[in-house]
Amino acid sequence: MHQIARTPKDIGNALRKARKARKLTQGELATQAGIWQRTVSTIETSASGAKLDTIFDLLAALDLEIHIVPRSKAKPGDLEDIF
Amino acid sequence: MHQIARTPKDIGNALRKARKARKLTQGELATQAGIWQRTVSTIETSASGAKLDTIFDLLAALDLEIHIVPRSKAKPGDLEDIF
DNA sequence: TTCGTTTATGCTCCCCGGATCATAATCTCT
DNA sequence: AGAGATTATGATCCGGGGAGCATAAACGAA
Repeated sequence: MHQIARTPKDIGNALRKARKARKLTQGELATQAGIWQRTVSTIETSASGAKLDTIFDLLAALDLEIHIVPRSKAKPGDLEDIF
Repeated sequence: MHQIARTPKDIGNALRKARKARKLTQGELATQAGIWQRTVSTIETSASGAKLDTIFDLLAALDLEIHIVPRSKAKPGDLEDIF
């Protein structure tokens, strides 16, 4: 069930999923990420057109990183050279 | 040489790399992504705190997607369940 | 070196995300 | 159902990104 994102909304969903898996509240995560609960909520739901900075703050707090992969090869266990 | 990103700057580098691999100019990519050459340049260099929307526009134009992965397991060929 | 292409930047305007504080709405557990 | 925790939102202010257009600077090939 690994997370793939092609839209801001996907990011929001993934972040929420990761947060819940870690049993954190939005408030706790926000604090750790150095942002506001309000912002976490907004990003998880509408995920609007958030700023990259904020997203990376959240990813860092969740100990996640991003892999940039060609769409076609989007199969787990299939990761290889991209460019 | 697959692309990992933990900061906006990483994204900028990855996008530039992908664009060049496809032999596109910033202008061409910008057009395909529906944004401005100016913006492509800014994102590739400073990568500032761009907006998610813009990044996804570029990723789509380059036929790329994002995988969200735990930092520790950040080894190619190692992709598996994340949450 | 010189011409043509590609990329970096200056500037203004507008929009919207995030900070900040507060409260409403929801969910959850008993 | 009721209390307590969690999440969604209202309102305002501010900063910065991207649109839009133009030009300078840098790069590349002949």
